[in-house]
Amino acid sequence: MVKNNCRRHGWWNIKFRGCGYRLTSGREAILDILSKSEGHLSAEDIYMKLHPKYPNIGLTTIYRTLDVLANLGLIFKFDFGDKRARYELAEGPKGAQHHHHLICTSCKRVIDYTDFIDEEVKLLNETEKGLCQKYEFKITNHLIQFYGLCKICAKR
Amino acid sequence: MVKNNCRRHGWWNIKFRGCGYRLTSGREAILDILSKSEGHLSAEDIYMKLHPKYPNIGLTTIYRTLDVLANLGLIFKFDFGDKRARYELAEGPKGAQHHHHLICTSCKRVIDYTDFIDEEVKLLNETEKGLCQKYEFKITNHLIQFYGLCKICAKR
DNA sequence: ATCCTATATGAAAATGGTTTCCATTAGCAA
DNA sequence: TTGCTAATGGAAACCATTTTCATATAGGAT
Repeated sequence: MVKNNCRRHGWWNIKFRGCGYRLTSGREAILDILSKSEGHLSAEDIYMKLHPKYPNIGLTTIYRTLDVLANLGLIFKFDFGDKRARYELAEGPKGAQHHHHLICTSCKRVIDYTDFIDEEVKLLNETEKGLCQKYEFKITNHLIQFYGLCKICAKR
Repeated sequence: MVKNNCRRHGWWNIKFRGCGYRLTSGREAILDILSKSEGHLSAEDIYMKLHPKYPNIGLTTIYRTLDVLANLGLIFKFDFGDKRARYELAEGPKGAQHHHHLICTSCKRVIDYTDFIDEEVKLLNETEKGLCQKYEFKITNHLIQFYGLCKICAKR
C-alpha cells in the first residue's frame, strides 16, 4: 500500500499515465537505476544492476521499457560505436544537466562535458529555425558528438 | 594493362599504397559506386549496385573494404537509426561537399543540408580547441545530426 | 615475364545485440 | 472483487556484421 502510494507520486507518473502506460515495479526500478547511476548504461548494464534486487525482471522487459521511456522523451538513446545502445536520463525534475559527449575511438570511453554547451545550443537553435523553414522539417532533437583519442590512448 | 595503369593513377592510390593496402578491382569498384551514388549507402546497397557488373564480389569483402576506407578517412560511417551502418564518401579531390544531416525519426529519411555549415563549423572549431585543452582529448572528427519529422510525416 | 609471399577474397558458419512469440501475470477503472 | 487490456519473461527468431579457412591475387623481387 505504502509502496503503491509512493509510486503514484513519482514525478514521471503523470507522463506515464497520461500516455496510457501502466506504472509497474519493473519500470520503476529501471528508472530508478538510470537516475542513480552515471549515464551511458547499456540494456545489459541495467539488467546486471537490477538482477540482485529484482531477479525476476528479464532482459526483454528492460529493452521494452527503455523503448517506452525513449518514446516518452524521459531518456535518450545513444550509439557510441561499441555495438550496443546506451541510455541516459533526459533532463527532467531530477535529471542530469544537459551535456554533450567526447568519444574515444580507440577505447570507446565516453566523457561528458557541459562547457560550451550554452554557445552550442544557442547556435543550434538558430540553425534549427533556419532548417525548419527551408526544409519544412520539424526538429525535435539534436545530437552533437566529438570523436578522437582520449588522454591515455593518445599517448601511444 | 591499361586498366592496371589507370588504377595506379587513381587519386586514392597514394593513400592506399602508403598504408600498405593493395589496390584491388573490388576496392576500386566500391569506391567508384560511392563516388557515383548520392550518399547514405548501406553495405547491402553497395552489394546490390555492384552485383550486376561484379557478381563475384561478396558482401564480406564489401564490409572489409568499407572498414579499410573508413580507417583511411576516405569515407564516413553513419548511424541513422535504421539498424544498419551507412557510408558516404568523405571530402576529397572528387568528394561531395561538407554537409550535415536531418533525420526523420518516423520514416528514417535523411536530408543533407549545407546551409549554416560555415557557422556551425566555426563554432565547433572553437569548442574543439577548448575541449582539447581541458580534457587533453585529441579531437579528430565531429558528428552533428538533427532529428525530427520530415514534411510528409509531420502531416499526420 | 615469372616467382614468391603476404594480403585479399568468398562462402559458409558463428556471433551477439535486439526483437518477436506466446502463454501467463498484474495494473487499474468500475 | 471483477474484467479488460497492457505488461511480462523465457525461449526462439532475427539479422547486420564478423570470423573462419581454404584459395586466389597484387605487386615487389628476381
